[in-house]
Amino acid sequence: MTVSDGRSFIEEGSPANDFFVVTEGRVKLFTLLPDGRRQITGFAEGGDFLGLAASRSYAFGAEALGTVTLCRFPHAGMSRLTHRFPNLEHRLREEASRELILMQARMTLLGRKTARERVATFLIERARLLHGPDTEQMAETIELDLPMPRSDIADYLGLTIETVSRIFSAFKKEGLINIRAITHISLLAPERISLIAEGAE
Amino acid sequence: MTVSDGRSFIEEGSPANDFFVVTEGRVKLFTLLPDGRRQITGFAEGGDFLGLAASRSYAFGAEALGTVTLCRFPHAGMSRLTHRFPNLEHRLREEASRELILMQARMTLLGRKTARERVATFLIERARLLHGPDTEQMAETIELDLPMPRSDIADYLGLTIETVSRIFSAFKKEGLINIRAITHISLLAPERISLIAEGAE
DNA sequence: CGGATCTTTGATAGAGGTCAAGTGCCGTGG
DNA sequence: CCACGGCACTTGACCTCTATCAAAGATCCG
Repeated sequence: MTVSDGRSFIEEGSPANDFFVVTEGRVKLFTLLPDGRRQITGFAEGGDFLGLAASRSYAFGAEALGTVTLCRFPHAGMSRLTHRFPNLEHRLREEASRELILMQARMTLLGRKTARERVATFLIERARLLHGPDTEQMAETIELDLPMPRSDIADYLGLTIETVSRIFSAFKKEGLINIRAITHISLLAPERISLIAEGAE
Repeated sequence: MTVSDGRSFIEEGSPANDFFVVTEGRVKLFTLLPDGRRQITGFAEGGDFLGLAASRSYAFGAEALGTVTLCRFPHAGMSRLTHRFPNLEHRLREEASRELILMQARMTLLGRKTARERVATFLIERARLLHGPDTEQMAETIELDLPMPRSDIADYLGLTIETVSRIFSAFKKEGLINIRAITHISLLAPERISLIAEGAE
């Protein structure tokens, strides 16, 4: 299954019949308020599961960020699969657990961190996606590619586009980052950004 | 295992050896920032699972809200259990999924809702805990007991104590609720509160 | 009762949102 | 190859909501 840029393939509230695995590309997951306010609850990449939270209807919408390829599994067939591969059930639970831990951190970000801390956290999160969770290499410059527009970053961090933009500019002026292109940012002082992210500066 | 009021029984970051089920009473789960800012990520009640997000160390702290009794299961013994009761694994995943859905809603609350909307959402959430998710009975008055202090409500909603207090007062003045006692609130117009919660007013 | 703690209320300040121009980037077409 | 238009991003001015700081009640418990 292939979905092209900007195309929505899960409608929030629609009946949840399938379960997806992202094979190529990126996806944004979000929930909406009636007046259009949007919270992006996560970005999914190759290998990520989607629709784990199996209920009657989807609790979120999903939209392609660039071109995406997915595997679609009908829920109906899942019970047959888990029966055949008992380990699968365990694997799915692990995946759900991992997601739960991430969400707890994001709740702290949304509920308690300042705008600076949120943006710093976002940058570090992206850096770790590339170079693993190790703190090593944090001393050097890290090149980052942000495939999503500012509006997605804002909705992910619970901020406005303007605030995100202003903070990127501030970080640049402080010598923490370099903005090579709109989608390409260099972290010049990852260690210091990491400190800001934890609320220590 | 019994824990008395205010006692902490899971330390954030400590090695995650056990898995808990709340049998009696209530528990608050939270994460902390280095400077003491706190985000309460959820309240657990009788029947709820704790420590599902099984990783090396606990991603959250837990503290008793009143006296609590718990069952403690060492992780080590879990694999034996799930082997004996294959259904358990499925049950755990369902529980994790349910939690994931709740967390998505909370992320939207923390990232995108106003203070009024957050407090209204909290009240409706509590009401549903008593009377089920049905919208019926929403027409009448609902009596609520809030077992947690304002500081917990504030840290749950990503607000300050003062803001929570002011909004309770405002709701009272608007005839939406009645504050019988600090811990006892009557929802006089559940339907209208529900609308506020969704951002429709 | 009396003191500690929690909650409410008031006054003020500040972080981030809103509104409104720019600015830069990129694709299209002349 | 350059001009133009559109769109995303940035920047600025201003405002609002919520946090902060400070008392003044409530409530609880010895």
